[in-house]
Amino acid sequence: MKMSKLFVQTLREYPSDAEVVSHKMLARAGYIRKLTTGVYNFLPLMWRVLKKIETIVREEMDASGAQELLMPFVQPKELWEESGRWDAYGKELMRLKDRHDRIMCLGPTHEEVITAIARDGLKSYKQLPVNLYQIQSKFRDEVRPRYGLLRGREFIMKDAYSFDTDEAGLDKEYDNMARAYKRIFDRCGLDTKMVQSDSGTIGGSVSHEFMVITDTDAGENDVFYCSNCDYSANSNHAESKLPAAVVDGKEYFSKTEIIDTPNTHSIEELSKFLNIPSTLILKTLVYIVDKKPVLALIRADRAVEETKLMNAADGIEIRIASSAEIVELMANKGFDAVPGFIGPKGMDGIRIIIDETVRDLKNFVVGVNQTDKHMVGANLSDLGITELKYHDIRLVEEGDICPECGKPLFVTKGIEVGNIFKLGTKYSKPMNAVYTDINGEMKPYIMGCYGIGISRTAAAAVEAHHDEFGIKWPLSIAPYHVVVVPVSTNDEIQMSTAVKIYENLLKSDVEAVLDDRDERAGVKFKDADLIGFPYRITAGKTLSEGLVECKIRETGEVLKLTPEKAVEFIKNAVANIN
RNA sequence: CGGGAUGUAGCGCAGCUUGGUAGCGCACCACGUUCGGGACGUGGGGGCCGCAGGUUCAAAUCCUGUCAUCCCGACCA
Repeated sequence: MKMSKLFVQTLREYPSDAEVVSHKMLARAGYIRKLTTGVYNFLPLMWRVLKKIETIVREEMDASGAQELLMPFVQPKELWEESGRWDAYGKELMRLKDRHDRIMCLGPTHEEVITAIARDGLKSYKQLPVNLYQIQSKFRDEVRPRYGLLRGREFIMKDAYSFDTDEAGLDKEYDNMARAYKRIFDRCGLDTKMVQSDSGTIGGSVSHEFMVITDTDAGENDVFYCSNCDYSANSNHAESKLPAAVVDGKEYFSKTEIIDTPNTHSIEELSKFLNIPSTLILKTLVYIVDKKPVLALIRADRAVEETKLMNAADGIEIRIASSAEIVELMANKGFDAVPGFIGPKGMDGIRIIIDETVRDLKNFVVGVNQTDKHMVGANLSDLGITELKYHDIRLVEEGDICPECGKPLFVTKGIEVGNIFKLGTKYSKPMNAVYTDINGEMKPYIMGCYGIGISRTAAAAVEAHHDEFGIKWPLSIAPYHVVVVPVSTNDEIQMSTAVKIYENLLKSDVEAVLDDRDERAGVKFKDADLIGFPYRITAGKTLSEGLVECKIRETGEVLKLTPEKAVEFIKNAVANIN
């Protein structure tokens, strides 16, 4: 490809609406262009990158035994009602009507469709196991799209679905996919960590995410990992053992009583007022889960992890209650209390979820729904709580103890580029997707699903591989392998040498660009760095010695080689792409 | 959903306070000089100033509404 004809326009400045590196660079270097919020045009350079990632994904999925197909982007409401997700999926599901007023949606994921395909086509245990996948655009109407391709509304995803006759088969395929994912991301030049995670709206029991670890804002997930063993988990799922703490208040309180605690609206104020550690306070948080209030009880030095709480409450939508809602709830129960003094006592009929940190609490301090008062020396029995069931709803913190080996946990940020789920019969059962087993019985499939964000992977690669001048694509996913730059297009020797190198590269199956633009050298060099060609061959002043320069983008290293050697060098590098 | 900010040429911005025929830089076109890390000169093309009302002799500018975009927050009692 000649640079003069390549459809790309680099910008002198970063677009003002871009926040993170990948968004800034992809926009400035002419890879993407925003069409509307969270929706981007993939321009030719971007499309080449995406196709390369897709190719790697295809090769590894095919090699692992999966079969590719393509499902429709538009899906009927009825299918989603069968699975129960028409109501459960929430506003992220983009719904629309056709001309006959039939209600449809844009596919955010394809469990329903694939399950419908399977129940039509997989009738016998003899046909199983099967793994089917597609690479396709998805649409999710995100609350707040941001960070360019990292959290777009329309994005490209590989989604795979496996069907087995039993759990053992699913376990095997799950491991098979985990290995394939590792290879895929390795080949894309990405270091990933496989971490335990919550299974979210997709559902199911076990799931893992593949995270690209990063220190930047672009990493939207907190990942906890053990300093010693292999344990690592998304914060929405991480577990921990607690460091030792004072949990019995008998030294502070000789009897159970309600005392005045004026203006102690926060835990900090309360613990200061009573001169006790915050570990002796029972905190009561009011959440709204699926429009109904839920009380979360937790030791006051710890925070609630909302996803865990949502799961414990069997909900699908969660948010913390507003002050006004809390006051209203109190009024409904006959209390005149403001936030800061809320407690579980007298809250009959309201669901209460108790964190495990409360299990060992004794003679503690708790709100009793009276403004400016707390109960001290209290125990759960004093609060009218009889059903003692504990859940883990707390947010793990750095310094907590690894649940598996007992060493400290650390936290880092991660970009989720892939995930794998064990779904079990979550979809096959409600959708009556069954096969006939060896005994002639009808059984639902045991399913798994496996996703990779193709466009997000490309953006994550930029986050992981760049410098102040631009992108440093891994050779395996770069839009082109090399750019050949004649410093001056008017210099016949430089130009003819460059053209010859370029043509020889093409003959050697190297994807090369010839920068034949009548621009000054600086412009061509800046563009080459910004666009991120892994190699640049420069035909310029060193030609007087019969040499060209070969610059390696990743390291900045410059080799002086004869034109023949330079072609050979690039040819070998390309031949060795894994 | 709440708060803040911004909509003027493909991109980045000025002009608005104090209404009077729309500007700058980059990019684009032409010519010339230049030519190893985003050159310079001269000339040129491109904008219903987000949209709709209103005030006014006159609105990018003032008023009202509306749409869009970006950022932050969404309450840890």
